[in-house]
Amino acid sequence: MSDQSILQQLQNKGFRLTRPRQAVVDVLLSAEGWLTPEQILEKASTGCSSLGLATVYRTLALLSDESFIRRIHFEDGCHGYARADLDHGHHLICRSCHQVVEFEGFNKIEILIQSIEDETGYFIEEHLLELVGLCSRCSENSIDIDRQYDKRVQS
Amino acid sequence: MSDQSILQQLQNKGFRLTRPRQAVVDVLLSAEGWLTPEQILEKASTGCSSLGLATVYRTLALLSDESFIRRIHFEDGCHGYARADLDHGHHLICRSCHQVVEFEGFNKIEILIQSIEDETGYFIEEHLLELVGLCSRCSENSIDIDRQYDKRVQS
DNA sequence: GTGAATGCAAACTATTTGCAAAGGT
DNA sequence: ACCTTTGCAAATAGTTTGCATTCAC
Repeated sequence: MSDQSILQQLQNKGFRLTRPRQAVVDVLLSAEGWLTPEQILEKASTGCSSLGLATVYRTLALLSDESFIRRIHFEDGCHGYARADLDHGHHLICRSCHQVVEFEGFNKIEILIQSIEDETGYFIEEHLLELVGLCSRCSENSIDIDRQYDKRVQS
Repeated sequence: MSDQSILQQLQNKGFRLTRPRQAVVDVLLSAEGWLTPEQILEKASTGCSSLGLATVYRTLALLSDESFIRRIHFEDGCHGYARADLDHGHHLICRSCHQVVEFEGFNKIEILIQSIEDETGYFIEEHLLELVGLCSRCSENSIDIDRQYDKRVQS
């Protein structure tokens, strides 16, 4: 999904096409992986120097509501945002370089969920599956070269 | 795992057996589902009237480090805690009554992860799988009778 | 021109920390 | 007695909100 397409779709829904929104969308689409709101602010400031953090949050909420991006949850409660290219919500996240892959295997998960419903009698409404590890490049190279990219160290 | 057993194990590791810890462990073990730190404070105050929220958080961190309880993540960023009876981390959570089931299906997930590793070249270090829905009782009864139990409404 | 969106600062929520006092061993 | 743990209050981090101004339509 292109930059233009997202902005266009927003406009069609009656949202205004503003510079802050363009800048945020642009940053998220050109990123290879996930970014924190702070990182998005920093990068998007290039395209919109007056940009404030509140607007970043408001734009993220809008994009997320409209399913153009997805929020990523981490064990320590921290959050990131990445674009949602595929229409399901499973992330494979590289701890080292922040690359995010939305992986295939959807069907397998649907089957798994079906069998859990059968076993337990639950009616399952949502599922959240996130996998964190190292992508092949980072696990080949001596792993933690890019460790400064880790969110805890970045701050 | 009993109340005594957890407290005993903590003591064996050199942690002191205090009234606040007893109260928190007691509340978590007698709960059927997950609780927020605030709820834990409220309930545990019965057994330890001087209890403060900071101590609840410190005790939760301890119990969680020692794997006696597990933190539960929600889409909106809110957190709950529930006991970890089984030694894997998959939760099936009822939106209505807060019941938490740690479900079987471990092997299937391991197999799924293995196949994702093969497909993508990732080395997967952690996985987070949470399912939210309605338990059989809540989906039979007219569903949202207990909606006031929802965390957003509780506050 | 009109209402939506922005930017700032202040508010708010969840959580953590410093420190003196209390309590377990 | 010693050192861990506690409780309070203050600090912090992440996020949201009020409001006057700006901007897209």
